[in-house]
Amino acid sequence: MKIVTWNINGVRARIGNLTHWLTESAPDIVCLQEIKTVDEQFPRAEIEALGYNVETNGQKSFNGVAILSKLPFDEVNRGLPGDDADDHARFIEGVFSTDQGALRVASLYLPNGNPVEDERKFSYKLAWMARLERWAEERLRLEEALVLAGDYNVIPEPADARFPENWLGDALFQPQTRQAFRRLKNLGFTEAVRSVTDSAGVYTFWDYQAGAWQKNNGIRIDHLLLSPEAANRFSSASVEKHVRAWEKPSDHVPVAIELSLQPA
DNA sequence: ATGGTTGGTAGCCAA
Repeated sequence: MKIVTWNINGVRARIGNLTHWLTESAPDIVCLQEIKTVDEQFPRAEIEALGYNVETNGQKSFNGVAILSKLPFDEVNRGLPGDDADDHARFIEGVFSTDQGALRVASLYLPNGNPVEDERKFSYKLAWMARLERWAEERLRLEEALVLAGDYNVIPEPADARFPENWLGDALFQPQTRQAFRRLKNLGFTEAVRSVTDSAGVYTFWDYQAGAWQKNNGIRIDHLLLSPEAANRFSSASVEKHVRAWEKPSDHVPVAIELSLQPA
């Protein structure tokens, strides 16, 4: 089973890219971030026509996440628990039936957190990461195959940036950000891409500005964390980098994993 | 090199 995460940076502006990519890549489950639309305006018909079930947690103008799946959803949960005052649409979880039992997949869009000097922005990021850690701790107790996928807005290590020195003042590379990501991983997750390569020079995002793509000035910030039950079924990972060279691309590319699971 | 580009929208805002 192929599971992919992709920050699409506006699903309505990118629907042609998305349907073309779905046909070419043939994923079973897709976690989208930054759909930048309310649920009512999500281009669901074009995606359903390709055989996908669609569940969204949208928002006007910015944020918004979705899961597309060839498997039917047994359960859907929207929003990350732990703060009723948080009105950002950054989290959706789906549960599916496989030959190995339940498969739980979450699509997350972690807050950017910049600028670091803006205490509201950066502390919101750290608070969101703390909530995510509590949620993950609870879910891991279920001992199910769990894939926690999305745009983490975290550069885990210097090797995950072409020019790490450029990111020292950035919320994506702060010591507190990196530590919170390590704490999450250390609950018992396997970080898919990192576990099968040394991942140095593997990037998932290139800024639109200053010719970052042409200069390969990229960073690796889109990640898939696997519970032990998912990691035991994990065989390969790939970054679909060629998509960044398409017309009107997202600034992120799809990151895919293969799990040896079959739909029930 | 303190720049530059994009999407959604009427906030120069968020990234």
